[in-house]
Amino acid sequence: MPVKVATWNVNSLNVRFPQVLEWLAGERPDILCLQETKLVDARFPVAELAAAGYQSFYHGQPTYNGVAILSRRAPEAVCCGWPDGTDGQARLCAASFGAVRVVNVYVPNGQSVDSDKYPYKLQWLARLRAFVAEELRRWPQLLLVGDFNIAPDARDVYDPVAWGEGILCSPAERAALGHLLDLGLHDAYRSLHPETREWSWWDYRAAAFRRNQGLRIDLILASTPLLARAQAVVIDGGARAAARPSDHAPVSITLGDEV
DNA sequence: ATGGTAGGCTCCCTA
Repeated sequence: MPVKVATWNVNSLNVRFPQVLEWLAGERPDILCLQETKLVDARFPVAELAAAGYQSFYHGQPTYNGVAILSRRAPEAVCCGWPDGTDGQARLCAASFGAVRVVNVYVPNGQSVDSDKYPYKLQWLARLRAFVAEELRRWPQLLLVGDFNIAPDARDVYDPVAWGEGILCSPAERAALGHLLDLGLHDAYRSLHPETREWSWWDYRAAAFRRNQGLRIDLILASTPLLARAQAVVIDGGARAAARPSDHAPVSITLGDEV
């Protein structure tokens, strides 16, 4: 049976919960990774998701950030945050489903290249690389998914000249993404669609969605054995057109059976 | 004209 894995920055699971339930019912993914749940763990809607057929693994905090993995089957070998527990921001969690490892990230936005949040973003990406290198050692079949807050290259930006080398597009961020890919990961959407220009995020401001001014910053990075199984990678822009939408669209990958 | 909107332990901060 093919396996469908999705990622979605929901910008508050509390507000977006009806849309998440509707999307799960319509798309029926095996696994859905969420970012920006903005929920403390005590308020995670475990029972409602169980009624919809999904188990919940979640790592939240008040007000900001928050990641979760919803899955039809039980997650194994779960972990959240850095192994040494030093980062106070809830941006990372991982779980295994048989041989497939799923690492879910909400990469810091960085705000602007001259913000103090920018070096924090670069440092966070360097730590992520070290973490994923260890994960790959144990689980060669790995998906690194989430909101990367990095547009990989000019094809992923509606107006690459206007965005220039600003936040989400700066050379250091793109180099950090390149260092992740150097571990043996592949941008699954771009591997299957070499030239297509599609976006996964549109700013709430300036009527960006109506004008289709977006960036592709929500990514699924697949290790080589999983890329070989990739049958489809879909960005569901329809979800962004819904009433009271998240500013991000869900992205999903369908993996065929192992040969 | 450096704008605009959305969310949250909301009167500021993050995105």
